[in-house]
Amino acid sequence: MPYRLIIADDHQLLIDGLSAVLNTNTEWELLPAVNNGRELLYVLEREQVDLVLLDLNMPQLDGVKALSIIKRNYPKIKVLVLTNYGQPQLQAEIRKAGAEGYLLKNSPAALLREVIQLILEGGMHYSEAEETPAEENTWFLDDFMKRYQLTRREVEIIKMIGQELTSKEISDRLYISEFTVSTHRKNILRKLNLKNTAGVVNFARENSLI
Amino acid sequence: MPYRLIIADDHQLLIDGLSAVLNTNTEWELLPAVNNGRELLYVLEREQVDLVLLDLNMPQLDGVKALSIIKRNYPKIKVLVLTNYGQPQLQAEIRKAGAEGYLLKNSPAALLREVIQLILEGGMHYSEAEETPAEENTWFLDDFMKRYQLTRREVEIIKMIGQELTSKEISDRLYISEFTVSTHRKNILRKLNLKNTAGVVNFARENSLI
DNA sequence: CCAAAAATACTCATAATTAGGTATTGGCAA
DNA sequence: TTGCCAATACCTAATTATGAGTATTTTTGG
Repeated sequence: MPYRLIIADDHQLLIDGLSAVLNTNTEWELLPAVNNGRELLYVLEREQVDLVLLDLNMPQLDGVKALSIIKRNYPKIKVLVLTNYGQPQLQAEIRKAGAEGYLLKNSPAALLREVIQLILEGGMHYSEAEETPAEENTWFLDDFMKRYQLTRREVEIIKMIGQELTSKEISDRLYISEFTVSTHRKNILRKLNLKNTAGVVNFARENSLI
Repeated sequence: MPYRLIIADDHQLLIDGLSAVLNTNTEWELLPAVNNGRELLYVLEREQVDLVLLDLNMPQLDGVKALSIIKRNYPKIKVLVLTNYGQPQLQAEIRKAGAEGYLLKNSPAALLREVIQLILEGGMHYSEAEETPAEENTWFLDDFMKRYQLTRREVEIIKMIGQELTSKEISDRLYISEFTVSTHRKNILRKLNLKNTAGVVNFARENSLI
């Protein structure tokens, strides 16, 4: 009996693509895809599923939350998280929530298939990226940091503020004190000559940090 | 001789997917995909290309800028823009920049194929505006407000939050009480399902309110 | 290795935002 | 004209962010 897979992603084109890529194999069977977390939970209640390919950036019920619920209610179902950015702190969260794997969306199809096979056989896989976000990007980031006299940590926190996290949430993800986040925020506002959170978000977007 | 297509998108999985979906047809040929605007321009200089499938949200050189450059330097190359959100004002920009088509990423594969065929034969296709009758609302803001159930005042305040004003400053400018601004902010967060100021700023920018 | 920079953590104080309410007014449409 | 909605205003309470400091540890570069 083939393994039963389901894709949860809000981009239909990605779904069609994944389906095409994954249908080359007879060892697994694809259930009709769902477009958000709610739909996914609805299907999981009614169907027997072995592996969920889970997009993190979904409407309705976001990926991390959906993941926690799945792992709590259906511990046997394996989950492979697909995401856009390599966010190490998010990765820690995903790991903690119990996903069997984590893969960036900009991975080749062959790797995806390998990882799925690995997970179905009981393995785990966490994409190691992020350390090296491509040379050009590193260069860009260095230049950018120099221009604004920002440190790596500060840039990281600017991104997280832009992603609507509170200081508490940031401190939890980075495993540092809320006081420390507060210090970083102060330094960010001073260095960039901004006066509040809205300014930081605008800065983050204007500089393509999010 | 088949038409020559190229995909420009930073998500490898989407590329693999699109490739699989598009390879069902012999009337066109897919060039190796590129992951950002720079790479795309590099390829266009060296290869003969008929149609570009262009993602709007790319690193390095964003979609709209890449589009302008393509249309200026290679007016014969047709461009179909693929994007995440239906942003009517962005659509106007894309149209102005000369793209032959505009399609949301959450479109079925069949539609994508039809649209590509149409464009290659000299047609145009814009995802949303074409379908909505002109009598409805030519005023963007009305449509926008209806979509999110926002009032005029709320939109006004969203803009001001995006412009980094505090509630106090907003109340001063609008000659209303700070309490009133606070009420509006509450309603905004509730209606848009956001949790803080950063979310409002992101919303404002994603919807080109600032 | 050593100095500088970065990251960490804390106190005290104030400002701003968020989360629950409730309530009144004016305008517009059925 | 009557009922709904938008806009206004207020209250209490909790949470989050900002401002101005100080200080220690860790990391990094020369």
